[in-house]
Amino acid sequence: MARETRVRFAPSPTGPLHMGGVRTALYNYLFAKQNNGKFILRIEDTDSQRFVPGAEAYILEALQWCGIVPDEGIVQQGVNEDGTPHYVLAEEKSEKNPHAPYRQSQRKPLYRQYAEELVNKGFAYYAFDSAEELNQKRAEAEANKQTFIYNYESRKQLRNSLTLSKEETERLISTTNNWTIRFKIPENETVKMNDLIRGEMEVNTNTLDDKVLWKAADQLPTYHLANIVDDHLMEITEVIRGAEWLPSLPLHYLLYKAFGWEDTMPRFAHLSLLLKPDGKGKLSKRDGDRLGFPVFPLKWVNPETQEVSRGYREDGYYPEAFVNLLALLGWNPGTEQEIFTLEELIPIFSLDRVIKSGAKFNVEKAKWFNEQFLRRRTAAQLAQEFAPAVKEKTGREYSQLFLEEVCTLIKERAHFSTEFWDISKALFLCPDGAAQVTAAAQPETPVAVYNLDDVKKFCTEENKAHVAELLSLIKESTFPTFTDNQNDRTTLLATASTASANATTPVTYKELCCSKIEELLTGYIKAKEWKMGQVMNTLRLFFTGNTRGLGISDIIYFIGKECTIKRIEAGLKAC
RNA sequence: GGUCGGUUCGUCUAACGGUUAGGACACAAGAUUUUCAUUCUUGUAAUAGGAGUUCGAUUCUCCUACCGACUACCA
Repeated sequence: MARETRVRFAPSPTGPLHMGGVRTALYNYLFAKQNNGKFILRIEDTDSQRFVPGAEAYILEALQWCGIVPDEGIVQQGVNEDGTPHYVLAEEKSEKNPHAPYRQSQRKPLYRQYAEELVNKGFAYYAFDSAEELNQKRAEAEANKQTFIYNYESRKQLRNSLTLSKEETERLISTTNNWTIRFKIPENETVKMNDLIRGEMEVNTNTLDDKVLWKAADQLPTYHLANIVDDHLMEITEVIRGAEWLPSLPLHYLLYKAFGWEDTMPRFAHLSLLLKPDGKGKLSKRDGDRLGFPVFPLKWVNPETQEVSRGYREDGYYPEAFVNLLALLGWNPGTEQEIFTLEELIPIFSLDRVIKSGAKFNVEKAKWFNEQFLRRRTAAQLAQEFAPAVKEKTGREYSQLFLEEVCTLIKERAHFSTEFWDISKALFLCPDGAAQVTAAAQPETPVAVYNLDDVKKFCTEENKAHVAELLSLIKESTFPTFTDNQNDRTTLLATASTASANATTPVTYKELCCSKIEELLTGYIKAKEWKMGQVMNTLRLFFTGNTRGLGISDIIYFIGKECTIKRIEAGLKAC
């Protein structure tokens, strides 16, 4: 009978979860969902030395932000500030969490019996060498350009239950506490292994060392023992983990064999590493700081040093974009489609299409992914994201409709919604005529300043005379601009559609207004045979402070007639 | 040093042993436009090197080079 698919993500709470870890979690999640199985979260905190407070909560929050929520291993405990469920690691057994606790430090009493079972079966032994003694041996060997490893040969010369008498062994176990249980790697055997991504591999056991399985000093297992025991107990069917574990795969095979669990041994898949964008080696925390992109999903403050690491969330990435880019870093669907939601990835994900080689992370592509999701957002969603920034910068509230129309206009000019303010601030604030000539930066006053180069280039007497003439035209003309009044909007649209029945009639109120404004201005400019670029750019300079950016009719539409006049007057006076 | 893994445009990648080696990001050029951006079109750019197997190799084998992981009483 086929077993239920059960996979796990088993991070160690030694710091924030890095994006490579999130990718591993993602692939596990996709695999589980595709097979109608379970995705389990387990915390491997068997190293009390390296425990970092807050890391576990960070892992939970990061997974939740990505939408990769475990099926097993967590329980809801209240709600977060934003109303989403607040998850913590499950400590009590329940129907949903039959294997609780899911934190290995809380499973501590479990492991010793398994280690001793191996000793009794002859697959492991007690070792009494101190860490200092072994370090010294390593140092000596290194001095002779050799490598010391605890293995089938050297174990015969070391202090352990294989070389000491039974009485001495028992005395040391009961009277000292810095001994360990080591796995006894068999001599000169070939371990044949299979990896779902890499295929067949084999290794000779003589190249392996006798790994520590359990430590008397802290009564805790090492990774290898805890991992195998828990994967067995939790009935894990596939182990999908990082390639850094590949060298310990033979040991893990041997452990399953020694325990007699070969028939239920999980299948293994080792994911290639995420590499630094420039040089060599795997992507590390420092690369992000150095190259200017986040390495972590969420912002992290080191509790000891207060050092801050930026996160994708805080940098303005959508979780969907982050998940998408991670999914395609080391995997591809075999088609040319590149944009996927988490849901869409589930049916098409496949371990056979996971790439064997390491993937270098590329920030530009990451931004592109975010841009794609930004463009797929509705105006209402974007307006909601933008509203707080507008309120903060302007000190006032703008209508939902105003913000939506602004967002629709500018969404194709941005990679992130956090860029919206810079792109559109001229629609909210005037350039400050007084401040322009000095070009002094005034960070405390959020107003645009005229760009001096542009002033030099466009504020010629000729251009100013033309703009002055346009000012008069604007003053004596009537033209519709933005309004929240729905009656005015529908009335205008109705008269426009009856006036001209052809198919190219503008379809929205804004489009209609902008075309009227444009007709007014360009009609006049063309009639006068002025240079369009010169006049329009001078206008733009007066409106926004520089000559690049939004269209003139769009700006007038949003700021209205009165403000249009004020800005032109201010510009003519100042430049 | 040893063990294991990897190597296709700058980057992410596609290609049952038979393709003008494809796509995307980035870059460049052109078109559109009142500027910028968008959009559209086009372009530059790769099988690490060497043997072998084969009618034919990016694809299979071996060697070399390079890159990486691991080599803790860390995970």
